[in-house]
Parts: sequence; structure tokens; C-alpha cells
Amino acid sequence: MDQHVAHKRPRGRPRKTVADRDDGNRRQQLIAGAARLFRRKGFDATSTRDIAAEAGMQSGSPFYHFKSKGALLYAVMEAGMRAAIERQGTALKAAALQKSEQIGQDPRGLLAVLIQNHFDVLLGPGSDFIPVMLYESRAITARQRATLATLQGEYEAPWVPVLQALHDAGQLRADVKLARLLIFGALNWSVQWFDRRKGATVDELAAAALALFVQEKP
Amino acid sequence: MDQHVAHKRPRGRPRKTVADRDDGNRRQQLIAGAARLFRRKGFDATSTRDIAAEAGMQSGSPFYHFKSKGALLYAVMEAGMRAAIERQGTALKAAALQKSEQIGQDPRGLLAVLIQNHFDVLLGPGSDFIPVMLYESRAITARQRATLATLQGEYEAPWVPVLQALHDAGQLRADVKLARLLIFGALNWSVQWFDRRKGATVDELAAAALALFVQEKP
DNA sequence: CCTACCGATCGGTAGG
DNA sequence: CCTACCGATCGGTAGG
Repeated sequence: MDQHVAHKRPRGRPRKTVADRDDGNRRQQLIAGAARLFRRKGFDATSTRDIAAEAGMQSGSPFYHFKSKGALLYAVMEAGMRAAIERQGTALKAAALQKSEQIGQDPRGLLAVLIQNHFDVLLGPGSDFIPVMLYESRAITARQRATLATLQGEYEAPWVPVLQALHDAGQLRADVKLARLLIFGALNWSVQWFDRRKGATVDELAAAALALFVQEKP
Repeated sequence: MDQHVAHKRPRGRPRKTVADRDDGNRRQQLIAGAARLFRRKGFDATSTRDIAAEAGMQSGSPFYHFKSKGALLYAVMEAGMRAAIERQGTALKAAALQKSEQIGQDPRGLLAVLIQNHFDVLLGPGSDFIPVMLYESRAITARQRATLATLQGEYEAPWVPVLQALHDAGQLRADVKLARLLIFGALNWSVQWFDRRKGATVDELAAAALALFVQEKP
């Protein structure tokens, strides 16, 4: 992505090269670094100086790319949501192609795909964006929260008919709306305790969740 | 501890009365006020000045009662856990008395009691302590976290045999440990979205959770 | 528990 | 994007 050429400046900030220069993706670097720091330390406990250093910049430079620390936080959240939505769409498309049967014929299988993908988004590599969105929403404005709510609605949209179908089939024994909220809670909370290095794998976790929520076909 | 004599200062801080005076419970007031603020704004975004004002003190005074802001946070969490443990024990005792049958004969009923009580602890009136513990644990020391983990173990202890019994009866179709983590996630997440003023009641929520996780007796 | 205060840190900006 | 800087706020303390 970028090469580093040695030059005179003996120490201090990271070298710039032709490849980075004028690159709009310094912005992306800031977002990615901020996501990591916001997740590890929290929004308030992360200084804009920390973020600048993470991207190899000086303390004031993030404000060349973002007008405020809050704007950076929002950028992290929005990028996370858009990526999650796209990834979920891809997973659903792949599942639809794999099966010859109609979608909707196998709601349990679809829920398995949705759950698996959701855990990947939450716990997979590079998965700082959504946890930040989930745990730092207090720090953004009401307007920003409203926009994110729209994106969240888009993300949740495919879940609704699946849960409804399971409910209709008697395999999901709770009010569909409450079931959705409870299920997302169970999944989202995993960022608090799941440790890739020990215990279950993400796949086992997804299987356990599915078994817990959905009853076998009667 | 210290008396306040009425003097000239015409306005400003709340008046002290005979009832408050010499009261060791200024400490409790600080804890309760801090819990409210920590929950609403987060630990980092709450200043010790905010907390002092909430208790009707001057800015430096909380440090007469607590050696640091972090100590206050920890006090909130520990008080919350001890209250939750006691409340849960009471609920279990009441349930055992109500039923003539043996405990363990009706694990589903016991889980219903545990879930209902847990929602009350999370969402009921004065329920700021546990949400603070759940969402601010990043801000305490490893040592403090370890002590809280012990208390959490105490709280979770009654859940384990109940879940195990349901699993053995084929009514809980997931690994017991993962089921416990997922169930707590589903419950704990409710503090993010539950609104007493609209939508379901706490009772309906508890019923939905039970129906979602536990299958009817085959 | 109040008064008065300190050192440190922070988000943000002007000017290049 | 860096340099140099500002005003505000914050946790905490001494001394009473």
C-alpha cells in the first residue's frame, strides 16, 4: 500500500513517500486507528493525540481531516455499519446460491447464516468498528444517532422475516420483536467476554446460539 | 463526624438540617449520586465536581470520603453487586417457600424467578449500580476487577444447577456454559434499549426471555 | 467538609 | 500536515 524510502530526517515521525503523499486514505488510517483505540480504551479516555500518534501524525493533524473528535467517532461508526450491511448481504447471497431451495423454505438455515455473520462482524479480525458503535453511542449527537438507527434498521431488516417465519412454524416461542432484541443482546454481549485464544470458537458459539434460540422442527 | 453551625452565608449550597448532620451516610449519598451520573454520562465524562454538586458538596469534598474518583466507581460497583446478590437470595427463598415441591423439581420455575429478579435489578427503580458495573469495568484496576469477578461468581452460582437441570431435561439445547453467557447477554443488553415508558413491561420481557430460551417439557 | 489552588491534559486553532 | 499555542477542565491536595 505504501513504500518507505529512507531519507535524512533522522528520527521522529514516520517517513512520507510518494505513495502516501496526497493520499485520501490518511483519513482511513485515522479511522482505523481511532476504532482500535476507542475500542480498547473508550472514547473519552482516548485523546486526539493518541489517535494522531497511531496514524504517525502530529497532535493537531487529525483536525485537518476531521473537524472534531466526535466527527471521527461518528466516521468509525458509520464505516462499521456500512461494512457490516454489505458483508451481511454478501453472506445471504452466497447462502441463497448454495441452496437450490427457495429462500424462506429454510428459515433456520438463514438464521444460522445471519448469526454466524454477526459474530464474525463482532469478533472477527479487524472487528473494532461495530463494538465501538455499540458501546459509545452515548458520545454522538442525537442527529448522528438517528442516521445510525436508519443503518441499523437496514442491517436488521433481513432478520425480521426469518424470525417471523420461525415464530409461525412454532420454532421461536416468544414475541418476534422482543425475541429480536433479546437475540441481538445475546450476540452483542459476546464482545464483553469472548476470547478467541481460549474457550469456544466462533463457530461453536454460533451453533450454541442457534440451538438456544430455535427449537427443532416439531 | 463534623457539625455544621448555621452561619451567615446567604445562598448557595443546600442547607444542612439536624437530620443530615453527623451522618455517616454522606458517603452513601455520594455513591448513589455517582451511580446516577456514571450511568447517564459514563465514568470519564462525569467530573468529580458533578458528583460533589449532586451531593450538595464543594468540589474538593468527595476526596474526603474517597481517595480517588476510581475508588468511588469501585464502591458503586461493589455496592451494586452485594445488593443484587442479597436480592436474588431473597427472591429464591420466597420462591422456595411458596412452592411445596422440592427445589430442583421445577427448574423452569426457578429460572423464571432468576430472570425476573435480574431484570428488576437491571431495570427497576434505583437500578444504576449494576449497569455501571456492566459498562464501566474498563475503568477499574485488575485487582478490583478480580474481586468483582468473585462476587459475580456468587451471583451466578444459583443459575448453574438450574441451567444444568434444564439441559439434562432436554429443555435447554446448548452447551450450559455458553447458554449461560448468551442468556446473561440477552438480559444485560436490555439496559441499552428497554424503556419503562413504552413498549413491553418488565414482566412481559421476563416471560419472553423464558419462552425464548427454554423449551416446553417434551 | 470548604477554600484556594496546582500541575497536567485535553480538544481545538492560526498560520504557515 | 506541522508548529506553537490557547483556554478550559480535570483530578487531586494542603491547610484549616
